[in-house]
Amino acid sequence: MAYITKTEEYPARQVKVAQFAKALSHPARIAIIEHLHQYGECFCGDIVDELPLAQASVSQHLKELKDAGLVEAIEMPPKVKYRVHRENWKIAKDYFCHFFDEN
Amino acid sequence: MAYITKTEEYPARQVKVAQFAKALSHPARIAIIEHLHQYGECFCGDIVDELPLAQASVSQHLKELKDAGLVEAIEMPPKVKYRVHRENWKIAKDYFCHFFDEN
DNA sequence: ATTGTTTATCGCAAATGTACGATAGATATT
DNA sequence: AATATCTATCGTACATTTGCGATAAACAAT
Repeated sequence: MAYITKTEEYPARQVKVAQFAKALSHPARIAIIEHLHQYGECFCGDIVDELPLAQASVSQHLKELKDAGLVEAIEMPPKVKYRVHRENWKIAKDYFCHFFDEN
Repeated sequence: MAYITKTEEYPARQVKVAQFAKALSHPARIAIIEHLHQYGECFCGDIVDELPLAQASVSQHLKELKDAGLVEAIEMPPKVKYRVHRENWKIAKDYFCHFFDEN
């Protein structure tokens, strides 16, 4: 209990960078982001067809990207269209550019 | 067994980006990198003093950064000096810049 | 030789991540 | 109303990560 990461003990900026990095820390999620960028937007099913994963797993990865703010979902029942969340993508980009440039 | 991530099913570049992202996916490791950049190089003990973690945990995070190639260790018994691995840092930076710029 | 200093590693516990099948919910189509 | 399609979520299994104390290893200082 006492040893779980206490994010409040780190500067908010460091926590943010780490959070974005975590969202990008799986090849499937990199692949999803790149696919979305390439095609602008696409249905969940399209991504399932692209990846070597079951539908449930893809859905889970999409949720993580969505929770991190990097992706947004547009309901088009019964389908769901996904695309990169532009503003947040810019924010993430700025965090990483700053992190790598200062360093 | 059948469900662990098969990195060979993803393009090498996507795997690389994900690996670097993983190495940067914890605030302590972001803090370590920034501290090393700020001070050029420093002893393990200096980093232990900076972070809200036990010595064993810091050592573990340093190992992960070292395994990812982002950091290198210089033995100065009984101390160990750490610094950012410049070439690999550049490589990581290029991966991320490319990833964010293309996207 | 003994002691102190520094860091890596071992062993453990708890939390989190990854993957899947099954199923539920929502809405089109028939 | 019944059926088909699509996606999210539940439950489960196993792997990995995170954290710590204890200890080992390597050397310096006494």
